[in-house]
Order: sequence, then C-alpha cells, then structure tokens
Amino acid sequence: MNFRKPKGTKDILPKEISKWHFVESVIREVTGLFNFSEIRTPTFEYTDLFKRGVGTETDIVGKEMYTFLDKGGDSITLKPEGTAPVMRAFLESGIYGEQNLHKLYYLTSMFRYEKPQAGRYREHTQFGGEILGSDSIYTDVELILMAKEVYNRCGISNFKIKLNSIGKPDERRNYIEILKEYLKEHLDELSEESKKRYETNTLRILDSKELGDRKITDSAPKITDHLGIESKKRFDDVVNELTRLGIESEIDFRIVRGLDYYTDTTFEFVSSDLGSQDALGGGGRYDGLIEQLGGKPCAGVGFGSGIERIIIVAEKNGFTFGMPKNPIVYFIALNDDAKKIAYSAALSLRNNNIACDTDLLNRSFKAQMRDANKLGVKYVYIIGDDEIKKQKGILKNMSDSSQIEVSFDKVRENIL
RNA sequence: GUGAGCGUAGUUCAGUUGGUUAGAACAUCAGAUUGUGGCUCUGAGGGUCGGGGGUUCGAAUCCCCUCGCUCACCCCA
Repeated sequence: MNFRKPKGTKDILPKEISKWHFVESVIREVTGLFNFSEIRTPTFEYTDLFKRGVGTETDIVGKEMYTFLDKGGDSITLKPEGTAPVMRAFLESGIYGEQNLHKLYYLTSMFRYEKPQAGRYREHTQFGGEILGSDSIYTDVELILMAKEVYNRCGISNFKIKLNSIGKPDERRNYIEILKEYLKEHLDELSEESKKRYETNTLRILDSKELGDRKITDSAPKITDHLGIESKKRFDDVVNELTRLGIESEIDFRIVRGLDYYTDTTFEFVSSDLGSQDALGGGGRYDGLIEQLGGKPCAGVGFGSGIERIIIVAEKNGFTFGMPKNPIVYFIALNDDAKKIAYSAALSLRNNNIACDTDLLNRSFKAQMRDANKLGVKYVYIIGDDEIKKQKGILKNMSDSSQIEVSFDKVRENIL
C-alpha cells in the first residue's frame, strides 16, 4: 500500500455512510423546526479573519491552523471554526440589513492541526447554529434546545449541559485580577502549563485537567460571584428559563471556552461516552465579535457540535441508524441477447423510480442468484433461452420462492 | 510538542524456550449429475510477518533505527 490518508483524516466507507445520512437528515429536520436557514461559507478564508475574530492568544490560532501562502502570496487558512466565517459572510453580503434577526446554521468540515486521538481529527465535521441581532435570553435558550433536540433524535440522552457566564469584557478583566490575586499564593503549586498561563491566559487555568490545579481552583473565587448586577441577572434568567422548560443543566465555573470572542453565557454539552475529549458541542454569546470584525454592534450567540462525536456517542448507546436501502429487483440474464433485454427492462424500472441492479461481471446463473440474495432484493427477474422464445421472463419472489412468468415490459406491474 | 501501547491474509486474531513450505475463523471465488439464492459439504485464491539494518547455521519471534496506527497530556467538536 503506497498511499495513506493524511494523518487525522478519515474515509467514510459505504457501510457506514448511512449513519452520516441519518445524522445529517436529523440536523436538516431540527433546524427546520426551529426555523434556521443554512449558510455555506468557503472551505478557506484569509488568515487574518481568524486572527482577528478568534484571537491570536487562543490555541486554535496560535498553533492549530492549517495556514499556507497561495500562489498569489496571500495567507490562506482552512477554517478551524465556524463562527468567524459566518460573521464575515453576514457582513460582506449585506444580509444583516435585510432584517433584524438572523438564525443561521451550517454543516461543514473544520480543520485543525492537532495530534489525533479518540474523537479528535484534523478534519472533522461540525454542525453549528448562530442567532444574530438579539440579546434576548431566549436566543441562548433556543440554541441549547436545538442542539439537545438533535442529540435526542440521534438516540443520545446521556449528556450533561454545563453552563457558565464569563460576563462582559470589563467584568471579566476585573475578575481576572481577582483570580490572579488568589492564584498568586498558589503559583508554585500550579502545573507548568498553568504557570505559563498565569500571565497570558489566566482563565484557562480553571479548566486544566491536572488534579493539583483542580484542587487549587476548586476554592478559587467564582466569576459568577463577580458579575455586575445586569450580567448576573441575565445569567440567572437563562438558567431559570431552562429549568422552567424542564431542561436539566448545571453551572460549572470551569466552562470558560478557548475562543476569545465569548461574552456572558458559555455552555458545553459533555458526555462520558466520549473518553477524554468529552465535549459533544459547545458555544456561547459573542456580543462584541461583529463589531470587532468591522460591523455595527450586533448581538450574537452560537454553538458548534461535532458530527463524529455525535456518531460515537450514539453508537455507544446502541442506537441503530437507518438501514441501507436495497434494490428491489435483480435482473439475471443467461446469454448476450438476454442481457440486452434485461438492461432495457432495468432502465425502464429505474425511470419509474424502482431501484434495481444487473450482473456486470458475466457471472454464472448460480453466482447471479447468490449476488441477488446478498443484495437482499425482493425479486429476481430471469431471462434465458426459453424466456426469449416465449417473450416472457421469470419473476421470482425471493422471500417465498414463488415464481411467475411475466412479459418483458410488464415487470413493474407485477412487483410489490 | 510530550508520554504510553500496538503493527502477522480483505477482516478479527493464533504462532509454543528463535528451527522445515507462517496457520485458523469469517469474508471472497468455484464446485456438489449439466437453468435457481439462503443452510450444509468440498476445494481454491490471497501474506514483501509495517519498512530498514544487526545478532545467528537459522528471525514473525532477540537488539537498534524508522514509519504508521491507537490512546493519554495540551486543547477542543
């Protein structure tokens, strides 16, 4: 074998494609129910979009982007996340001016240069939603409900919804100072990684998996205790509304998210069935992002969810995706003239939306029968010397083995 | 970038203290009185033992290097 797929990529083979079709159809269905419209943006963007939108301090931009110079010397990046490109299109196309509220979703590949492991790829597929133009708490709630509905319809119920608020930028800056103050006394107990983050990205210390770090941050001041009155109320309203709707969630002060643009609500869907990469999806508000990208101030909230991870969890739960569709009729031809007749008859069925197949390997009668059986067809239609003489083929029902003579142009009338 | 585990037919795996032509199951293909599938039976094809080097009379097996895969850290979907 000379060629391999690039590290971190995957082939979706015919036997597993039905899972993907299923999940994709659930997403189309649910986004329709919530009245979201699909938007498709390019596979690559100019690199600056992500630097500006996502933030140069984030790991995604700092070390995980697929960036290259094209032949014209422009710096191009394969999209590592969905929100910034959608915002760019939103501004560039001018659709923001057509109405005040936009509910958009996407389903597309994302690229991050990372070391692959369970549930983590260099190219993965993400489904995400964005609501633009409103800061109503119902926009946060609606996205959470929509993601939950997709998961539920894929047979996934064993996940947790974790919520947090990281407040407005000035509230966050204020809190970071408080957090730093607290961590200062424990600085030498922190892990090496966390020590580095103390200056550059203090909040991230909160979601470190190191046990030592956890112990320290367990009793650290919580951001939700240091929000302004308005932000605090907004967060409480989101939590209360989810509760009122019967959605179980828990507040987790460690959900700070790795992208710079988030404000106020952040959330994650986590499942223990995923192994170490336990996030099924996540998102949050980004009320300052559009302005940052050159637009007028515009509220926004969004989330992204990995299709591969949805499939992993659904499978662990024993969910059965739709069965692949088998052809209805298999044409068995025993000589060259019969093949011509069979092929015409097959074409006629196909034109009438009836799936069928023929032997393309010039196999023996028995081999063709075996093939038909393997394909799980309902009928075989047999044409040989005798049938050509009579101008009638044999239509055999594979489940009860009964067979009748049917003229070449009447196959359709005699099935189902 | 750091660490651990694993690489033997299409697939899942055996392979005894290094010892003849590297095995099984499943899958594939072909037969079982000549034009009928599933079940059964018989048989066939298919492997540079990830690659390279070394030790040895002899290496799938021991040593070194390398590549790949998997999992974990980091981070995220």
